[in-house]
Amino acid sequence: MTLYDELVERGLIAQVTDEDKIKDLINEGKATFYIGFDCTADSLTAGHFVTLTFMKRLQQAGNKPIALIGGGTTMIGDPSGRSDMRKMLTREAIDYNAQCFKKQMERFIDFGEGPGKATMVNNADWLLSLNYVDLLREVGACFSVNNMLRAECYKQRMEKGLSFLEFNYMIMQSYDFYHMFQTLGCNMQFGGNDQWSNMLGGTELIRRKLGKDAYAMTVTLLTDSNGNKMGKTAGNAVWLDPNKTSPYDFYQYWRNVGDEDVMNCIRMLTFLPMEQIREMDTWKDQKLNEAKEILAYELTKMVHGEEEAAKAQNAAKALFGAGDHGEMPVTELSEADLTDGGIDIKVLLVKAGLVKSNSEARQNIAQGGVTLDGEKVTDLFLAVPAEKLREGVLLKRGKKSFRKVVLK
RNA sequence: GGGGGAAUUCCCGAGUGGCCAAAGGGGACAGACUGUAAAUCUGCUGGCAAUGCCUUCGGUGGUUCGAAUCCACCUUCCCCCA
Repeated sequence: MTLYDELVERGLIAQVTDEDKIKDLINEGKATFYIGFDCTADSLTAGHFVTLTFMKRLQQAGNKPIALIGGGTTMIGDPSGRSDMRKMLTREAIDYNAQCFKKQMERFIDFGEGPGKATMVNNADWLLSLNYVDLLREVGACFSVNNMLRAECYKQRMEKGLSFLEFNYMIMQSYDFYHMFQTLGCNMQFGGNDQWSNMLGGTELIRRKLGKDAYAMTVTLLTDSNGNKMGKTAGNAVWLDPNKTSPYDFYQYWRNVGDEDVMNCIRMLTFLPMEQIREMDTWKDQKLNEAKEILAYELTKMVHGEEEAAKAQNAAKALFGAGDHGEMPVTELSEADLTDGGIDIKVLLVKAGLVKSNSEARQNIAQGGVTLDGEKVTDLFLAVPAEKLREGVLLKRGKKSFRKVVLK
């Protein structure tokens, strides 16, 4: 089975500019492809995950990845898929974020010198020094505003308003491709499907300026069965940084995907062999629940390592099934947290990070959603004594949030 | 450059002087049912030492016993004309 066929079977390929050429290119490991990352935060998210694994698949087949950090484009802000303007970031913040990205990417992608090794570049290095008038004459002339306005990525912004700053994003991205095509031999751009029009801008520019062909390929966006982007909980991103989203929470995110979405996630995100996936496709009901466990374990392993994945899985099993509570996330308290030799149950919930405020704690207790060592808490003013805390207690809020709390 | 409109709590959106911590919907969270899924039903959704108090309706001042609501200025956005 060729790489391309596998990518298709996994449902990863959304659009390509020239199927035959690209097939040949990536199957033979002849592609030097780039992917842009706008560093608007200090960590990559689960949303970047499909792209990262796709990169890895291509690299494994001998293709050379270029990870482009959008130090320059982040100064502009991509309007694609957004209804409002991104907030502008300072140069320092962008540089810091770029460093964080690189560290995380190194887990997946093999950086270094030589064929097939990935490199990382920052478009700040060429975009920031561009001269406005020169740029207008050099590439501005190659873009038709009429065409640009028809681009899908600007459509929804035509309602709400689009600043000239953002309108130029497409030109900057196209320029990136044009630049790397010449300097790094980059012959293919790869990215999320929402980038399609920006990417076509690049291939078009290369053809007009240089009379040469370059290719573009997009990866299917990971959406759930309702069409919502995955990788978010309650509007918050699921981060790859363990300090922002703990390995346990990361595990739980995937453990809890819907029935309709599991196999899709497994196909797109894991490196399990296709034979195994085809077999799993026949699973149903209770059995399908096991697929979620596999998905969660596989992904946590990739992002946080085998040890963390095993810990997260054990913790989950201990909580939801039978088992010891050895591997649970622990919150440590000190004497200073106590009042009169004990601690109020609501304060305890807050300190354990299970609720945001005393009010929320109160509500959860009142609704019967809080248990302490397996016993439902009914007293809103329950004081948990120090002796009990010293041995460690298991505090649970709802079905899925829990923490072990120990007094040191 | 001229004219008109808008900014409300996580989001959408009502509210045009006290009855407003602010309708309704969505989302989130909790409970029941389940398979740590979905669907459904119920509850709940600013904070706190909680029948009360404090902070919030773009910003800053002002009018008033009292302002999300009225006035002035500012900021941002939208629409029409140029």
